[in-house]
Amino acid sequence: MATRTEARPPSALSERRRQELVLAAYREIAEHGFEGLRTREVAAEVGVNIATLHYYFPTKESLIRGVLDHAMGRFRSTLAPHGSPGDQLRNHLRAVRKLLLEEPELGAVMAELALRASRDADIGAIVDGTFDAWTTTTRGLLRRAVKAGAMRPELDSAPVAALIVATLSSLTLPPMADTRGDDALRQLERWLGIGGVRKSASSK
Amino acid sequence: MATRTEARPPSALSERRRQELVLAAYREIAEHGFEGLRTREVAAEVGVNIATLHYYFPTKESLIRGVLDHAMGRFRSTLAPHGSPGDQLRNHLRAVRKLLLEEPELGAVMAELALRASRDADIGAIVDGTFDAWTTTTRGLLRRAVKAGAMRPELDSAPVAALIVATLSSLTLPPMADTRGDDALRQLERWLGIGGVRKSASSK
DNA sequence: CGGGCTCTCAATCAAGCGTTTAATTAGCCC
DNA sequence: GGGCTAATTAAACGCTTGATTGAGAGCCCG
Repeated sequence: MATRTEARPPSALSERRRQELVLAAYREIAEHGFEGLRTREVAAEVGVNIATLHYYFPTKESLIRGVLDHAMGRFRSTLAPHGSPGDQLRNHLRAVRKLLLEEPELGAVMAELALRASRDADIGAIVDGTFDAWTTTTRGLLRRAVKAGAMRPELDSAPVAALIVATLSSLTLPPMADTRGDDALRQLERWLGIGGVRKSASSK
Repeated sequence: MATRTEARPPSALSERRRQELVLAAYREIAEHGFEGLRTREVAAEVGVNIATLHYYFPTKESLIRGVLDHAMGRFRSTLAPHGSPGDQLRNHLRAVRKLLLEEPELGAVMAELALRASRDADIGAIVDGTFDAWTTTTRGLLRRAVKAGAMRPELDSAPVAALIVATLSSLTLPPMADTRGDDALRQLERWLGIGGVRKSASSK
C-alpha cells in the first residue's frame, strides 16, 4: 500500500482554485478583520459554493492557516537582501515600506495575525519564527554594512536591530500607516547614517 | 444622613455596575480579541443576566465604545508628564513600558482598537485623536528637554517624536512585547541621549 | 461501455449569536 | 396604599454561522 501523501497530480487547476480561495480570504481579513471573516463571503468572492470551499479547506481554521502561509511568504520576499552591502539595509527598510504602501492588505493581515499569535499556538509559532528570522537578518545587514564601512561599528547590535524591526512593525498599525510612519522611518535612517535625502532641497 | 450621598437618582451603584460591565468586556477583548467577544460571557463574568447588560448598553457596539473610552483614558494617564524637565521624556518612555508590562490587557486592547480604527469611523476618530495628542505631547517633551539642556537641539523634531511613538506602539504587538521590545526601547533611549545604563558591561 | 476518480452544488443542520419581551421585585413620593 | 420608576430576570425570537449531506457532472482509463 503505497499511500502517497498526494495520490494524484495536484491538478494545476485545483491548486489554482485553492490559491483563489486563500487570496479571497486574505483580502477579506484585510478588509473586515478576523471577526468579519465569513466563509460564505470568501466562497462568494471566488464564485463557488460553500461546500466547494470546505472541499479544499475542511475547516475555517485550515483556510486561515493558508492565509497565514501566504502572508508570511509574501513578507519574506522582502527579507532577501539585494544591492551593494552598504545599501542593503536601506534597501530593506524601503522595500518593507514600499510593500506596505503598495499592498496595504499585507500590513492589515500581518497585524491581525500578530494579535492572534498570543491566542493561537500554531499562528504564534510561525509569526514568532518569522520575527526571529527578520531580526536575525536585520542584524546581519547591520554587520555587513559596518564591515563595508558604510556605518559606524557601534551600530551593529541586537538593540539596533530590534529598534528597526519595531519601527517597521509599527507601520502595520493603521494610526502609524500615514505621515507618522514616514517620519519615524526617516528619523531611523538618519540615526543609522543612511539618510537617503528623499526630499532634498526643502530647507524645512 | 450617610444615605444622602448614595440616595441620589444618578445612582452611584448603577454607574458602578456600568463600570463592571465595561471592565469585564475589556478583559474579554484582551483575552479573546474582538472576534471572541460575547455579550453573554461579559454578563456572566459580572454575574448578571444578559438582559441586564442590554439594559445598560442597548447594543454590543455601545459596550465596545465604553471599552474604548476606558482604554483611552487608561492610556492617557501616562501622558501627563512629571519629574524634572530633563527627565520627563525618559519618565514617559518608562511609564508606558511599565504600564504595558503591568497591565498587558491594555496593550492588547489598544492594538485591537487600532486595527478596528480603519473600519469603524467612531473608533478611528478617537484613536487617531489620541495618537495625535500623544505625538504632540512627545514633541513637547523633546522641546522641553532640549531647552533644559538635557538633550541635543537637533533632537527636537517631528520625526523624532514619530519614531518614539512608533516604537512604543510596536510594544502592543505580541511579537514585540518581550525581549525585543526592551532592546528597541533601550536603543531608542541611547540615541536620545537619555540612556539610563540599565545593563552596563554587556558587550555581546 | 462502465466503474471510479475529482469536483461542484442545492439544501439542510445544529449551534451560537445579539437582541427582545414580559414579568417581577424593591424603593420612593404624594 | 396607589402609582411610578429603576433594576433585574427567565425565556424566547429570529437570524447568522460553520459545517454536512447526498446527489450528481464531467472526465479518464481499461
